[in-house]
Amino acid sequence: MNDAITLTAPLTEAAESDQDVLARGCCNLAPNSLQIAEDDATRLAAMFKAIGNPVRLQIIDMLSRYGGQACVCDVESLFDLSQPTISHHLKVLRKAGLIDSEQRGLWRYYFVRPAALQELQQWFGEMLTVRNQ
Amino acid sequence: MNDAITLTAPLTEAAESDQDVLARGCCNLAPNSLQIAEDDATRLAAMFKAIGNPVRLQIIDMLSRYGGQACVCDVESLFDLSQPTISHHLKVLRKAGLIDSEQRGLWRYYFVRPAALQELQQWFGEMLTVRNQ
DNA sequence: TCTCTATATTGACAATCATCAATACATATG
DNA sequence: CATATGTATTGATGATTGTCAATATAGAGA
Repeated sequence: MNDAITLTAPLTEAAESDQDVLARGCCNLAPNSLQIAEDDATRLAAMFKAIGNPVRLQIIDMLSRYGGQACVCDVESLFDLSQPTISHHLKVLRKAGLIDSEQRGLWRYYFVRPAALQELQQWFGEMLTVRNQ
Repeated sequence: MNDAITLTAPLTEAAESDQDVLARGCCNLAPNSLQIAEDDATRLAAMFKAIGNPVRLQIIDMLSRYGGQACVCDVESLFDLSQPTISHHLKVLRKAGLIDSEQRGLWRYYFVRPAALQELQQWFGEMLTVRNQ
């Protein structure tokens, strides 16, 4: 699969011929090609990993539309999963810093932490703008 | 951890008292609270999952700065991992649609697919704007 | 205090993942 | 064709994950 190689982004040196490439050789890595700190990479990856599950992604989607008044049984009603499993996914999202919760009477209400979503959105912004250098 | 619950977003009904909440009860879920299709959720989650690993996140970071001229040995030189492991991570990213590659002589060059990053960035945009409704 | 309800935790299990060593494949060159 | 080099695949292994049933915890009310 994916046989048809279509460049969605122009290569840096599109004019560079194959011969040039071969002459230049490989592995001439520019300095500081890894600009993101390992700590940041780990922290961001943990957040992405939390979203990287269909159920949890849908929970984020649902919570973001629900603006902070969703209890566990609300979330539960959307999926064909047991209550402990929903509780588990909520915990994963909370530990990643993507959501938070608040107790109200007998129920615990969950809500998205916009700051976390913004940070991730911003990361894509960097990836899309800081190209070549 | 995370004991101090700080609301970064106001709850929808901030004025709603605890008594109101208790009176209203729970699980009065608004219709179509799950607006994202399951297929989309699965596809997007797969992309996030691919980024949800520190090594792969750093590969994306590195490739986005490198604009399309990074071969496997370039990537390899940034990590203390074996060549097969790097190859594996590149494959995961490629299967998720986040990167693509092109053979040039003896080397295979990898590059980011900006359209994929844009789609994910846009998803965060939706999550941050489509609140409450 | 006892009961009821909402949510969290524990423990178990199959499935997936990250990693490496060994090997295979592909491209260029002599 | 033979050899060398860059990359991909295979197979194995320990670690992590998603899920559920069972159980525990916590708040509200009788």
